[in-house]
Amino acid sequence: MDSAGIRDRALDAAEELFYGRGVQSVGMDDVRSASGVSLKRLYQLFPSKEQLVEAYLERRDGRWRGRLAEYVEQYGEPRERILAVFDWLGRWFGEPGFRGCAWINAYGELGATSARVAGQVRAHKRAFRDYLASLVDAAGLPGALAGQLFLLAEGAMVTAGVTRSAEPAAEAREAARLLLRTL
Amino acid sequence: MDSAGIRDRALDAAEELFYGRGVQSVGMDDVRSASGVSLKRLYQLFPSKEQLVEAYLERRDGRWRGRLAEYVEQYGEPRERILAVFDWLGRWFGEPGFRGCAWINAYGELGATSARVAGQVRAHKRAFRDYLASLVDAAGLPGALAGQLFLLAEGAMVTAGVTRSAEPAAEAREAARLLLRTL
DNA sequence: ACGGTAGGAGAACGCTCGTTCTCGCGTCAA
DNA sequence: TTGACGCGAGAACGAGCGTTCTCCTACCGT
Repeated sequence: MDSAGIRDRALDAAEELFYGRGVQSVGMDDVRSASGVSLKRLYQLFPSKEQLVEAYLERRDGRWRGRLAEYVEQYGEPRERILAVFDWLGRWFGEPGFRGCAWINAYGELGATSARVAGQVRAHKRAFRDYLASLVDAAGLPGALAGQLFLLAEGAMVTAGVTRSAEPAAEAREAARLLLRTL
Repeated sequence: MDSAGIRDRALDAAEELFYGRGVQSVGMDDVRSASGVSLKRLYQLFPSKEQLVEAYLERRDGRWRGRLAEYVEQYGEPRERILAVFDWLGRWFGEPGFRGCAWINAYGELGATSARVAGQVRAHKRAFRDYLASLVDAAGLPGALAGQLFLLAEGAMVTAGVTRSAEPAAEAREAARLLLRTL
């Protein structure tokens, strides 16, 4: 098994555990058991748990935004693309094992103690907001709308996570539709 | 010093520490140092750390919703009262030491491991949503609006916490104003 | 075949922290 | 006065866990 494949296996296990149970309640030993990657290898690839956490968030960030963009690409009409963001959120919320936004959760857990994790959360949220701003701009709509859509999406993520329901996506979509309609 | 006063002192210290640094990174010893209440007393009043955490969240819930309602009471016109919620959020976000929503943070930290904390978070959010629904209802507006305003408020809390800025409150207020205007 | 190296399993180490225990002191009723 | 009691200070205990170390096995080039 090559080093990249082992790294993937470790990150796969870390992601499932960290996302599902929180970072602090998962030990390096749990990651070893779940991944089959020995502690020695784990520490060769990630010299500390915090670096494993950072790698987990970074890889998930790329995948999350990639999946969102891929879904939105299906739509051609600029306003439809904006609403598609909320449709995609609804699909995500309905996936088995959904437990809220990984970055919001990580911020609650580690934001006060790990400046690097806090920075990654801010970077992820800024990237998501910028993406919304690009959709708004492409539709020729005023820039202020992006911030409002962003707040709706964040509120939907938090609420879906806490209540374990996909419905906030539909509520946010409807609010977004009303905001679009006035423009 | 009577038992109730000691309990208050303990909760005051616990609240400041738990809210400011997160629950897991604060030890019972830290609470003792900050409050001046001995460990023996602490464990008499709260037989376990989890119960101290629950008491912290419960007392904060009452105060938080009380302060919000008190602020909103100042306004007579039903639609103004709805917008006043977002004004109050902006004031809260600007307070020194603001570190986001205590319940969202607690959910990220403990939601996966403590069913009781998760339940308290859900109860707090439900109560806040119900309060918004009562304002919407009093204004004779459709019930669906309450969910949309709730998402805006939640998104603003999360974003203000992560970015350490009070601005999301103004953005959410503007979105709320636009949603109200169409009705 | 064989010395050297990489790697796995898991023990070991050291620290943190929730919780309990010990000890000594002051208080108060009889 | 005295003895039981409450309490604070802080040591002690035990578990969990991040990190490192030991030991053993398997494979490599020569």
